Amino acid sequence: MVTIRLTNSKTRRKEEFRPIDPSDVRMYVCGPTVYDRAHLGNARPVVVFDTLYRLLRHVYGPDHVTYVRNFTDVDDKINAEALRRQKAGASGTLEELIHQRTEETIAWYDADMDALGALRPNHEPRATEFIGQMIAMTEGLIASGHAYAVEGHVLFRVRSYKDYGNLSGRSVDDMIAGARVEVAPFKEDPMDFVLWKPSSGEEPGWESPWGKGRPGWHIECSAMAHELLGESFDIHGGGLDLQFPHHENEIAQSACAHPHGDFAHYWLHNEMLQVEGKKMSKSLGNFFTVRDLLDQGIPGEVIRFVFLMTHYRSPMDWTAEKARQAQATLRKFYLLASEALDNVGPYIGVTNALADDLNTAQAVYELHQLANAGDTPNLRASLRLLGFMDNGVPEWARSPVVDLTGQTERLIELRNAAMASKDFSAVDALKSALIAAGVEVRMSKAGVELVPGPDFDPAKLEALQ
RNA sequence: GGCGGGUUGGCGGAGAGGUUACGCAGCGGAUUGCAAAUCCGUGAAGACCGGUUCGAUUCCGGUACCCGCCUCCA
Repeated sequence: MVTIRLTNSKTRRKEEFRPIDPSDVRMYVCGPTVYDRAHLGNARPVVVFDTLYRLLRHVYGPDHVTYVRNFTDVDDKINAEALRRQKAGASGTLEELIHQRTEETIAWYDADMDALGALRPNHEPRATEFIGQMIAMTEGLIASGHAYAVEGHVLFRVRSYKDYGNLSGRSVDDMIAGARVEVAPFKEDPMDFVLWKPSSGEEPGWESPWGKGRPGWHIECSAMAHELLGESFDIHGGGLDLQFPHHENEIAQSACAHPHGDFAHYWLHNEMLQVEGKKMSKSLGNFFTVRDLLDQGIPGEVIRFVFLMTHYRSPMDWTAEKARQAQATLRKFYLLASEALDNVGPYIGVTNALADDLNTAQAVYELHQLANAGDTPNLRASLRLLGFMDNGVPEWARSPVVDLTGQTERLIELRNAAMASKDFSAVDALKSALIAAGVEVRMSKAGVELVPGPDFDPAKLEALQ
């Protein structure tokens, strides 16, 4: 069996992956807060962990991996959007408008991630479906002295968990020294974070022992991971920006609530996506969504391939040039793979590259080797392992089916005449018109061949008739 | 201020203490009426300064610059 090695943020080392139960490998990844379209940065972890999911399915069997990715549908930004709609005259209660907004966003998200070739996780839980578990977990933490209720809030007592800060490599004292956060007066300690907070009049809320309120962000993931994967599971993933405080807090809550479990064994963090060397953000104006790119005609597979070109633990710059290059490369691979026999498994070089801490850049190198060697069956199977061709070769990568025999005959005729007369102007005129229509013109001693290219435009060809 | 990551040829981007990464672009050639496509070949690198070593781009230390987290951002 292939040995998978992963860089574990918990130990800061590349370690051999040993699942708790090879017949049920369990992975949790932090999903989006569903207040708007997913931006391109949101897509990176989706592709990274989809690749890992596919590798795990390949190694342990498709039925022996459980992948959970949540939707955070309790959030101020969601409430704000629902409120805006209500004020703009939308009908329905605020709760209904919130639900409408989150379901709409979830549908967008699923559609956009489908376009990237990401498999749906086995579970996509919504936070609002697990409020009961969150309340129960919070009660347990209070009972065991790890949390306290005050003024409608419940706060986690950070000093009660001695390992707090281990994941992110920070000490509580250092953090307080550098803190720039305003500290709520009711906190016992500035580092304490909220497990439950009260909801004011128009905000959505649930009844709880501490009054009407809603869960804190961190407890959501802890509760859902516990409910769906148990006290101990294998892999917890997410973007590097979530390492602190989100993941640190998740560990603290879960470790204290379930002292017999050890939560996630391997923590994986993907580096950030950048645009022009800077993190994507609305304030910098370098913000765009996956849908924006798809609408511009950049296929989802191309976006996926661009992500795969860079190792997941390196920052990655999105550029138009990369997309162009990725599309050309993918087209070449697809062309070779489309005619290949489907009778082998993925190339061991590709599997090994992925098994080595998800070295997708190395895997791409291996694909080039296969293409150069003409090993199309392995190329095909390897592309599939990497999440391409789930639905065959996409339309954009296929040569359009058009009958060009008329044009071909005409060109041959003109060329033969020109060969005799040495006047090539008529041939060249037809040739440039064909090229302008996106047709590749291949002339040799043997004859003339016309192949519709990527930019083939039937309308321009029509004009030639 | 605290913590973490990075700096590889024109661009993208890996591995490895000594052996061509690779892709794109470029250049040369074959081919072509000219092109395109294809094929063959090819130059070019590892921020800076020290150290360890027979040998470092790869290990160690320092400097510079870049990026991120410390704000319910993937």
